[in-house]
Amino acid sequence: MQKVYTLRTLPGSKSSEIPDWMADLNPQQQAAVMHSGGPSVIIAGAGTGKTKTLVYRVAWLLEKGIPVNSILLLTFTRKASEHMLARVSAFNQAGGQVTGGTFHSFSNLVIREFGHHIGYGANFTILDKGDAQDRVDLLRNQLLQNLPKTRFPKKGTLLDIFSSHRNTGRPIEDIINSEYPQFQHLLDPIEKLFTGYQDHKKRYSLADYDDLLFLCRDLVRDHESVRTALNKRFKYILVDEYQDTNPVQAELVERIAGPDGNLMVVGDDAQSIYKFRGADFKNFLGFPERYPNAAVFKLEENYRSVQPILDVANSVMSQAAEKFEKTLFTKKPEGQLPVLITAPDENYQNQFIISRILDLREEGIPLSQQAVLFRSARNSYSLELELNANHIPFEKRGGNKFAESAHIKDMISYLRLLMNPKDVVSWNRVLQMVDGIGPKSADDIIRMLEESGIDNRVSEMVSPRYRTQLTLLLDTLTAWTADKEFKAIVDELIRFYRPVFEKRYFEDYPKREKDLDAFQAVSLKFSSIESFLSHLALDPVSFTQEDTLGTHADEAPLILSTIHSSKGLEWHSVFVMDLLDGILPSTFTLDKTEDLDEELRLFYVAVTRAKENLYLVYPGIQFHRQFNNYFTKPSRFITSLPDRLLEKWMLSAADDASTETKQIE
DNA sequence: CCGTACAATGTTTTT
DNA sequence: CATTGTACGG
Repeated sequence: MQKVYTLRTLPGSKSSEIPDWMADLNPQQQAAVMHSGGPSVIIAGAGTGKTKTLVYRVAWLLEKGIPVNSILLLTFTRKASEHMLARVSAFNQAGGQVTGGTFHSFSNLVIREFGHHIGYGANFTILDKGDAQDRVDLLRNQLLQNLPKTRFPKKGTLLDIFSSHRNTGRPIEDIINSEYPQFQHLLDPIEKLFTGYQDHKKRYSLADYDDLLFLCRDLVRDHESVRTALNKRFKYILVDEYQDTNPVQAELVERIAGPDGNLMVVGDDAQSIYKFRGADFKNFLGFPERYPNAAVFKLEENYRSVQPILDVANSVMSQAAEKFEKTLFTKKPEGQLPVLITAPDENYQNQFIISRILDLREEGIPLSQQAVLFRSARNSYSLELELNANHIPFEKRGGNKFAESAHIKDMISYLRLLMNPKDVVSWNRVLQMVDGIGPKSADDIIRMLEESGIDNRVSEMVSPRYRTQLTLLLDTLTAWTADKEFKAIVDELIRFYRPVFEKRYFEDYPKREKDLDAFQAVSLKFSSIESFLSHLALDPVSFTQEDTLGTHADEAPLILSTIHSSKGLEWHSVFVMDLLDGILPSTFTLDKTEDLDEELRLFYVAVTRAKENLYLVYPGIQFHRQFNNYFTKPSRFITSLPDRLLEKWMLSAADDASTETKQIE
């Protein structure tokens, strides 16, 4: 059954004098920009100038004489944050100094400053997903020696359970019963492991992504001095993509703003796609209930897409079981009908996308104004191979992060030890890189080091097989600790690591080699280990982009992206690929209406990224390993669209786009 | 106990 | 397909 809600819009503050530079805003945008103070919410559909409104808002505050350092601009993803800050500073020079970033990076700074109240020094270590998994694995082996490994959930699964528990507040038992019933009998050890993991992080000054938010929330909630300090510091708080904040993030900003604070939140319930992280789009629309005096602004005029694309978007959303009433419209009525392409198989799908992209480039649409979007990072693997074969430069967003690759983690481990010599997992990694040291010896050595710190006397108590090498390692680390010059340390680190690297990744080290240079290149931008490591954990995208890929490319690259990572961005032409039932919507969501709705919103996000051209593509058949069968059905989200909204192209096996494929076979 | 070679296994999305 | 578990020789 469909549930449709309507929302009442309260008038914002009226102002008679509208500055000239705001002439290109519509009345609703102007009202939001010039909102006098107190809580407010902007409900902004896709492409309705949400970012622009926020940027102008900052400019307006500055013009009114609000000090730039009392403005806080929070976003949910790194890309959105970069994008927004760049626009703010392009608009107003002083705007570059606005405090801004993701919730996680902001929390990081707060904890570094005030963490001593809760036992976190300024030099605590941030754990990315892989690090956190290593910790859980280590503890699993320590705490649960009597349990058979094979029947026990893997580290990744464990961490997912923990994270879900913390972000949604659901008890671990509930999560296991509903999503992992095969582990029901292991509830006790899993809960024990969770407690062990929490203790471990506290003891060794570690914080995973969830901790950043929780620790910061705790500081603001439980320590009046911290709360007061932040209340005084940030007088105007703006939050973008608010529909994706989870309860902890919401509590955090609301506490910093205070009950009557100037908190402005912006979002779009239709683009809520982070339920798995505890976000609920209904919280966003509940904002006016929590703040009865909040002003509500609603933006519905779309400036991005041509009407035929919006027709598809509106029709997509109309399929949602639960939604708020909203219809996007535009004054850009002209435009191509979006195209639905049925390709015989995956190869034809790739060939079609590539030849179409090249055609568009011929017509004058640069590669960087085109994007290929997909549900999950792996959907694009085969397309990436083809793009390489055709020498088309591309940048991929989403999926594996540069800083998560094994060889980069190796180098990070050395640096971590310099910052935090008690870091057991980094010791574990670093020690096992010494020839002849395996899990057991590493464990023994760590026990000894826990008492003595980095001290080469330890080597004397150790097997002669690796004594020399261990001494060298410990001496080197000691020397680096003494040496304050960060740049020199990185230099030496690379020299020290290279032989290990070549042996450890003998199979494919030439391919990984350029990453070592990239690592060094990026490190040059930082003056301390701490800031470098925080950056790597919280901001890995710019890393890949600038330094691994196209610094030397003569053409701005095509964008490949997961739909999740594409939110907030726009391109002239957009391809959405692999639109099959089982991929989008994913098989994991088919039996729950709520989850299915979220997949639908995901499709909506994909569609609304396009300005002029939209191509919806699916292969007629695709092999799926896990289920050992074929997906053959196009996504239910496209088959349910009215015919008149789409042009339909059938690629047949005879089409010339496929000649290359045929030759390979 | 370490390192390697091979088989098995299970795969969303992000900070 | 990449990670994780197992078997075996040094």
